[in-house]
Formats: sequence, structure tokens, C-alpha cells
Amino acid sequence: MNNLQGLLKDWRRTNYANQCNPEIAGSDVTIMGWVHEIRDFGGIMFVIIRDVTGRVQITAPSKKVEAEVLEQLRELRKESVVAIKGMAQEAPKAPNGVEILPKEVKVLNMANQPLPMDPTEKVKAGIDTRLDSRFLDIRKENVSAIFKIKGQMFHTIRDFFYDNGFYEINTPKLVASATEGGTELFPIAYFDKEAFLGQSPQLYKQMMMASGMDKVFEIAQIFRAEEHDTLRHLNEAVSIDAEVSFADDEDVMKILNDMLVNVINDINDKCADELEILGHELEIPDEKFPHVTYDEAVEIVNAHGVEMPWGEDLSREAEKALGDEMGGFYFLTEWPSEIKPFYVMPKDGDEKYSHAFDLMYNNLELSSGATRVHQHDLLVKQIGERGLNPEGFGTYLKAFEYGMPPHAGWGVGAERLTMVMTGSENIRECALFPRDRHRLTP
RNA sequence: GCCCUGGUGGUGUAGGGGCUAUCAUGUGGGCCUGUCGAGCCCGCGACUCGGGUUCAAAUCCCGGCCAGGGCGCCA
Repeated sequence: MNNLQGLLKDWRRTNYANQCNPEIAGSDVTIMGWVHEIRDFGGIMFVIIRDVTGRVQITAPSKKVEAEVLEQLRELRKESVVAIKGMAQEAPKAPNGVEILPKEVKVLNMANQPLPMDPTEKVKAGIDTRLDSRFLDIRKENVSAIFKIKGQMFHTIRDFFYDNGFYEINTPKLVASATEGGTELFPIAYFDKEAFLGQSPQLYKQMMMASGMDKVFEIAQIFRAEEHDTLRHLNEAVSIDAEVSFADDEDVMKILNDMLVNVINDINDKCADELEILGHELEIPDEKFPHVTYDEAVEIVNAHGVEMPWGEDLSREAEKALGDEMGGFYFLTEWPSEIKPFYVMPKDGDEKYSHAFDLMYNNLELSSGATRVHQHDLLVKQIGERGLNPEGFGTYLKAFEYGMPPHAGWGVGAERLTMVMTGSENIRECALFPRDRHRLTP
């Protein structure tokens, strides 16, 4: 019965590939992983087994290995899953100075041929082919390295939030209406009602400020139905959101700044191997990122010969000019109120400007945040000024009627941050199964 | 959504009105006892789809679909 072949039974892995070194010479080991390469010389055969930690060489000289084992090795196909029991022996000629002399081979699952792409990258596949066979693509160490780093990033961020007294929350992604205006939402059927996929936890995390849970954060998916087609946009992304009561924009910029310094230090410490695989050096930034006001940014952009009228968002060209001048991480502050959303607090006495900020890395926008409006009537006024109907914001506005503290917060695009941490130029590299304008599978 | 470029074996490519359609990798088989992008020999495998022009289209034209790059959009 074919279906019952390849059972693990009492076999268990004793050593990962990176636990195979000359120190284990002489001991029996059980290796489990994928067949990376097979080099058959007739009289001697090399099979390279790969697992999540790296590779280990199985060496099978015909005179030292049983005929049955040799036969099993000959029948292997690349990328098949195997378990091999054997003895480790020191071998200066072998990678890592150790090789496994096989005694028993168990084929756990044979891979079909030909493969839809080549995980050894002798012939590099295009991104589209790679994403179509993403599970195979991720078998490459330079791809899994990105997700190991992304995982460490989330780990550090969660540690940072918990260490600083934040509560982790989950807000709904099924929402009733397109109340925020602006960005396009994905409509879905919700029984007999129309609903949408959430574009941002913004309104919910603000409502949490009225709950008394002073500091909250959420790491969750957001959905945006824009038909953009660039190297830095996804239609489904992960947003790292924070909101803090009794705080203003300066306070939350400091939190974001400190958090990112922690992230960079941790990745440098704990993901040194992955960074090396990627050939990426993560520069440790200054403790305090530079701040540039919007007015200064306009001057810089204009000085670079890129026309930019005051009161407009930065064009791509303007972002590039500013990125060239600033470099690295920097905050862009004091944005004009009119191009920021209704929940952004205007400056006291100079309402043309706001307490909104963006965090940039070179020319890439990583985050935006602000001191929020916590006064009900001002919020209603600003909603109206932007051509929106306050009646559509009933459940949100209600939270501002019975004791809403002053608060501030921000959201960071996790895949964009991963681009910075890994040196990736295409945001699709930083999502396991990216969703873009044209891709809904796998 | 707009502009530009492209779509050729499983993968990555060369070619560009009539070719037996190039090369690499792969894959199937054979030889080979120290490979680590192993080597050598033999075989296999492809012109994005629809329409048009033409004696003849993978090649030229139109449209669709898809991709790459750039931009717009991105509260």
C-alpha cells in the first residue's frame, strides 16, 4: 500500500545539520531532511541532506556501505524527504569537517520530477515562478533567512511592548462600513449585510483608550484594495499598531524609536547567520533618529530640483530626493493638517500644522502616527471638514463622549520594516504568500 | 488605472517572415572511489492565447491574458 510507506514509526531525528561537526565523530546519528544534491561516482556516492539549520553530507563508499542502502540512495530524487541513520566520522574533505556513513535509509516521501523550480539556484527563477511554488522557494536558505529575521523582529517587538507595560489586543477585521474614507476597502458578504475587511485598527485602538487600558498594541493583518503595483505595496499586510493614553506625538515617537533600536540590536545579535546569508549589514542607527519638519522637507526637496508645493503629500520623486538627503531612519514631523486624517490633532494656535509624523527609512515610509484628537466636538468638526458624514462614525464617536483621555499612537508596516531589516528590494520577498494586485494564490 | 518593455523546453535564456529553433540547468539512461556549481557519453523536453496580413508567422499587425520596470493612487 503506497499510502502507508514512509512512516516515521520509532525513528526520530537526533541531530540537525548544524549539530553535525567533528565533535560528534564516532557516534550514531539520525538525520532527517530534504535531498539537496546527489553526486554519484559509482564507487562512492555523496548525498547532501538539508534541513532548516543547514546541510550535512552523507558519504557512501560502495565498499563500506551495504548494497541495499546504496540501492536506496541511488533511487533518491532531489528534494525528497529522507531519514538516514549512520555513523558520524571526521572528514577534513567534507563540509563542516564531518560526514555520515549511512547504515539505514528511510524514504519518508519521494519528490516528483521535474521540480517546478530549482531550490539549489543553479538557474535562478523569477519572482513569479518562485511565488507560484513558494514552499519550494522557502527551502532556500536565502529565502527562509528573511522569515527567520521577520520572526525575530516580531519577537523583539512583543518583548519590548510587554516590558513597557503594553497590553496586546485583537480588534475586528470584519467591519461594518467604509467610515474612514480615503483608501479603498474590500467588500465582503456578511450574511444579509454588506461588510468590509479592515484597512486599519485605528478607530478600535483609539476606542480602547476610552476603556482605560492605557497602552495597547496589536500585530495583525490589514487589507487595502488599492490597485497599486509597486515594489513596496501589498493588498494584505501586517500592521504593528500602538496607542498610548496620556501621551503626545513626542512620547510615541520616542517609543517607536526605542523599539526599532531594540529590533536592530536583537537582529544583529541573534540573526547574524541570516544577515550573512543575505549579505546584508544592518547599521546600528543613532540612539535618537533625526527629526525633520514638513516645511524643512519641502525646502530640501525643492533644493534637489524637485518641485513640491507646500500642502501636498510627497510624490515618489520627492520621497527619493528627501531620502537621498537624509538617509537612514528619520522622522518627518509637523505635517499640514489638511492632508492628514480627521483624527490627527492640529497644533494649538497654528491649526494649519498638525501633530502628525511619519517615520521614514531612506525614501520608504515605514510608519505614520500622531497625537489624536480626543475632544468629541473637534473630531466631529474635522470629520465634516473632510467631506465625511459624522453619522457614519456613531460607535466610534460614542467613545469620546464619556471620558476619552488625550492619546497618541502609530502604525508600522511590518513587511516594509522587514525590507529594511533584510535588505530586500521587493516587498513580496517579505511576505510568505503575498497578496498583490494580481496574485491571490497560493 | 497610465506609460515603457517583454512572454521560446520544468527553470533561466539566444534567435526574430521559410532553421532539424540556440545555450545552460534539469530530467531519463550509461561510465566513474573524495565530490562540494563534480566530469564525460547518449536520450527527452519549448515558440502565451485569439484574430489578421502573407505562398509561408515563433518572428509582422491588432486585441486579450500574464509578467518585469516606472508612475499615479496609498485616511
